[in-house]
Amino acid sequence: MDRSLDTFIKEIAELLGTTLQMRGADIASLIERPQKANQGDYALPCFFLGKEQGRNPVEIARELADQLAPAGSIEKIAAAGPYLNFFVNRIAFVGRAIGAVIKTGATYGHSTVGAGQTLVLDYSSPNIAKPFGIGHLRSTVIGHAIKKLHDALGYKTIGINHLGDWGTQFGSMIVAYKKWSDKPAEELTVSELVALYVKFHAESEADPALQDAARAAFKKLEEGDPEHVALWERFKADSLKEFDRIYDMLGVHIDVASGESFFNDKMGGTIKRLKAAGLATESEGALIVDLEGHGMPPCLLLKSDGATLYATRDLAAAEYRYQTYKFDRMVYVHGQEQKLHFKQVFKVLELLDREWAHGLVHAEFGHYRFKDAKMSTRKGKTILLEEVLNKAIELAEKIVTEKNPDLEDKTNVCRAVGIGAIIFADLSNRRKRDVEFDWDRILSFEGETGPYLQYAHVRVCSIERKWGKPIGPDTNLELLTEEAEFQLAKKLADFPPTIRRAAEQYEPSLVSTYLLEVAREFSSYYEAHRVLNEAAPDLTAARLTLVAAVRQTLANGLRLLGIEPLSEM
RNA sequence: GCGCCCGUAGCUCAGCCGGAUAGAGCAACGGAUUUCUAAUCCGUAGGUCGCAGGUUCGAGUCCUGCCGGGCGUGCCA
Repeated sequence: MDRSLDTFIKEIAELLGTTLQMRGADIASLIERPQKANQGDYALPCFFLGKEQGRNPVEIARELADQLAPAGSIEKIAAAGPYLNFFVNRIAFVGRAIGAVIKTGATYGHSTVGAGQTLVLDYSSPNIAKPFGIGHLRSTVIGHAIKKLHDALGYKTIGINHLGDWGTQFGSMIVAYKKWSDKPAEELTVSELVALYVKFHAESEADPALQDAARAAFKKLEEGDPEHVALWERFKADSLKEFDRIYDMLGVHIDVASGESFFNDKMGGTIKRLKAAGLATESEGALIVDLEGHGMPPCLLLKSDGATLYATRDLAAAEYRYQTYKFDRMVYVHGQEQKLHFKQVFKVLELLDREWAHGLVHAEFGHYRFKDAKMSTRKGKTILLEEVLNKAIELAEKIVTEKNPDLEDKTNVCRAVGIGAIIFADLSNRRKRDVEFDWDRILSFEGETGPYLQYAHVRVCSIERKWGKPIGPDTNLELLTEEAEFQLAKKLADFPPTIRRAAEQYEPSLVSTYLLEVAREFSSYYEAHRVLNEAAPDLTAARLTLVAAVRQTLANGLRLLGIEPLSEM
């Protein structure tokens, strides 16, 4: 947890400093947050003192509790076994925590720790001429969230959609088209393209000659054969149109769309440099970088027919991007199956003495698993992302019609609820884990879901709408004396460190989990405490400020995840 | 074979630098709506944290081995 901003920890450290004869920062790093409310607000585990002094930590904690006098915002110091527990002045805590949210508003949780640093993100990266399946949701939404998290921390970020628009697969497409389709290329739909792709893989299993033909066709494409290039451009244009529609639905806009083909004329230079550095060697007819000394299989640069490979394109892309953006870090949001690939690419760049190679990160993620059959694009078994999104929107419509039939902005609300549900369902899983794909679960709107967060946000908006007046600046937050109000304020104060941790670890799920906790505590508070009370205007104003802080935190968090907060649903 | 990731309640998952009594949701059961949106809330029940060792004052968390699952392991991306 990030302690630098916590003024209470600072106070505790100062209190302890003289007695323990330690530096404040060292003490601060030892302070913990107890799990249970009755254990105090902060705690110092005394085991390390016991060890140092060869004494029982329980005794030490008791002694310290006797010696130390509460001061400032620290109201009570008590020993509980080997722990020294600190209780803060709740009024002070609530005031500071809520004040911080209200003061910073839409930038609550943001900071400038990343100022002056550039972060390049490579994410989404769907393959041209393949359907945009549910599998590509992960890279897209995780990458988008990681980008937003870093934006919030002051980094300059550049998102790159490294489209899979080059490689042997396009040889397959061209062969399949020529062999089985009699339609002019410009009339082909994406689903017909996919059908060709599937057919190619089915047939090529029985007839390996097809694969040779595909490789030859890609070689020709790479050499610039006009007929092949024209077909490829046709396939690509159709796919891009389809992708754009899906990105619009998701609300994701990636700064730069440069496919692998963009590096077609840049790979030669990379290979030249690798040869000059003595790294590229020939082996079994192919050009490789031998990585045996680094415990890895060789990195393949050129196939024996001279055509390029995935690694060749990533190497050229990395060099080009460094030249262009001078990034401090570049994060690849790609599946965990590519781990070795990136390890190899990073190592080769390191061997080429590219200092910046140390700033390269593979933020890998696990995949959707399917209960029954194994999904495979090649076999034509896939769940289309668009289908999932549309089902979610339909379901949202059904529920809205039932619960709030007079809603004005129904189309937009249903879209935001449905899409938000899908995005949140994905982002609530820890990045590295595989996730079970389950229609019931991904389309659930109850419990730990996107709609649950939306609902909590909507409820606050509804309270504010009903009140209808602005809250005065002289609100007396000292009236927020309920236990639940203190706990809620504590939870809100955790938002900034959560964002930092999520960005550091490239782990949006930390934000998801956190937001669920905020919404849960708020919902519980909402049931038990009425906000609007004409008979008690001061208390009403104080509670309105508290729930406004909750709304702001939820809204900021949802936006970081790429979900649009709603005021009605 | 070797390498990487994962294994926590019936199911799906949280669990921070190793710290106090391992937490949620779903499903099940029982309650709550004259009151700010019940897409909600409250309660009950549900655990040998895959197994076996080790390190430590202390292990779901670190180390070793094994078991189970996923992925990778030279001309796909």
